[in-house]
Amino acid sequence: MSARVVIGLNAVVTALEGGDPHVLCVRREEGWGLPYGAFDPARHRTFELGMRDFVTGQTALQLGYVEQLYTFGDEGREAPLASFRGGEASDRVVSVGYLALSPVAGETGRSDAAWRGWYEHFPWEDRRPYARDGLEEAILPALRDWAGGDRARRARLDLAFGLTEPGWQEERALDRYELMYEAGLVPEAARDAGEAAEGLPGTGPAMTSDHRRILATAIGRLRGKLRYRPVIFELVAEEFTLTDLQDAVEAILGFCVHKQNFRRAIEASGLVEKTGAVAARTGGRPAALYRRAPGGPSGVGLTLPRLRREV
Amino acid sequence: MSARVVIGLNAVVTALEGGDPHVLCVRREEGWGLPYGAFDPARHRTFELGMRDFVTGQTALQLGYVEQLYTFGDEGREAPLASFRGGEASDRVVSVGYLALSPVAGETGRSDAAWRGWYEHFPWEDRRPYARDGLEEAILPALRDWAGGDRARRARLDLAFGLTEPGWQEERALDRYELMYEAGLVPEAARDAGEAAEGLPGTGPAMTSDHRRILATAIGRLRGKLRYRPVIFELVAEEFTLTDLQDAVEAILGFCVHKQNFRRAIEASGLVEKTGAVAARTGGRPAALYRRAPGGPSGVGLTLPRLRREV
DNA sequence: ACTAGATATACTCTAGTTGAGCAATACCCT
DNA sequence: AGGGTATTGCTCAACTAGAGTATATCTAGT
Repeated sequence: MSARVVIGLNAVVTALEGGDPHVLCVRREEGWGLPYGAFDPARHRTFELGMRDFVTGQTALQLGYVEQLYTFGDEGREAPLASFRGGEASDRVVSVGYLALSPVAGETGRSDAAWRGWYEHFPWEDRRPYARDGLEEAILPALRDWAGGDRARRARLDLAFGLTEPGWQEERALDRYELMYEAGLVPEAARDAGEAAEGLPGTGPAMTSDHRRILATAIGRLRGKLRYRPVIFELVAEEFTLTDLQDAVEAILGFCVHKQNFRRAIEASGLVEKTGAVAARTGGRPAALYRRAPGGPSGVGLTLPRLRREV
Repeated sequence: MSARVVIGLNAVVTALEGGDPHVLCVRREEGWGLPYGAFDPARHRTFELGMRDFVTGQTALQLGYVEQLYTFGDEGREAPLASFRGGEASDRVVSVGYLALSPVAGETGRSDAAWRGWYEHFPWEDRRPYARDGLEEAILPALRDWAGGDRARRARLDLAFGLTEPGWQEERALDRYELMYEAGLVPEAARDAGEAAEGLPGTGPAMTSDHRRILATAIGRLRGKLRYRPVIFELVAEEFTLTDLQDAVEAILGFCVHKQNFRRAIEASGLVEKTGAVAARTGGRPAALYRRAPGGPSGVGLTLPRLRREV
């Protein structure tokens, strides 16, 4: 009989909190990881139902928008999970990653669960001016070192980090992480090689197993999706000001957009309508409150007016 | 002990032949289906390796570009496959779909395998003027019937088939297929309900299991990818004329693009370079031959100059 | 009450992109 | 030589996206 296969479900549950995207994490001996549940075909008709079930079972959260990310089946990735629920050492653990969005980073209801900021684990993905990552100072030099005279490596580096033509593409988060992994900069690289886990400063703390890879996949996917699906509304409250919306977008994208043009695009898109009320805010002219337009287009994303010159 | 899980691998192997995209299919009692192989964790380190292995094992083809599509785990979908390799009736068959591209629709080396045109199974996806699908005449009226006064259904219909604002979006092939399935128009709908399998004329022949859904996923994914990754070169010969390239693009997209603007975009993209030679062609001015530019950008797709007015 | 500071909102300007079409060119065939 | 056919070069207008300027409306502080 062939080796058994166990299906694991990993959820990247994301919500905004304090102007930054956060992800629901669980504390294990080896460090922070994504919530994980084994898929039981006897109990669940679909992966998605199984995933919702184990997340709401383990935390007090209700999931809204959910989407499948990728299925990870590489040998070797299961080792850190072998101790889990019914998995035996000889089993192959295949994991189906899901992205789930929630408008609030609510109470998790577990002492070993917590919301962790995306950019704690991916400092280099936050290009907003106030966030100072060590990209230019530490990471890029190390990557250039690693690439050396190798043409292929150089091309991948240029593409992933936007050093040449199309520039920085926010959705290439996975490319960037994998490059850093290959170059041995992130602590996971040493850890998986069985060495003492020491990463380059500024590359963020490791997560268990390949969970940081899954999170990078989620970040890239969500960023890409913003452009052609109105997913951003899954992450904000019912009523919001255009600045709220812009802050949410910028938090996800990791860079700033042009304020006036952003508003112009949003208002022209037909995605939102004014509630009539205004926000009670501190300082400044009060902003009009908006909500999602009921009959608005669902097949349209946001135009994201990039800033070319640095602010 | 919980029910066992078997991982199946499904490959959508696509190549262009005679100006139309084709997919490698295998003949079974129930009809045409995608090549399928069980994943054996003892033998293969990754899904992709397993997939390459079973395809080259079952046919004489070498796969080039490969990408994971989606993992299908719904209960019920395995029934038609229960007879397969080691699968027992009580097992849950989960299938990981892959898309693979090949520049030539070569000999399959199997008598029960054949290349089938995408648009034989998806007539409505070919909007090129010479292809006459029954979309307007038969499918849309039936869908409108099905939607009736239901707002949500109506909105999905408008979006999927581009009846309102953003218009026809070629990458929504899966949305369209699923809508037609729900509306009971495709033969699979009746078949899966246990009734005699009769589909609306013009909805194409069924494929085994949910393989037409997997194919629709592949079509949508590939169409979307054209815009931001130079995948089209995986489908044409080493040397090609710009018209060859355009024909390939139009075949995948299922609609025509503006010739002069297409050339302008391609030439400006830096993706190709002239070989210096010209094509020996029938009739007309001979076209310059191009090849992919070696140092060209890899993170860039094609601008696809849509035709607004019908030709 | 008035002012400074802060934010929201309304417009304008400009360069680049995109959809569209015209016209010239280069080959084959009869 | 001339018709047929396809390639190639070029122009134009409409639209889009990035950027900047100006004005409106609030709070907080004096």
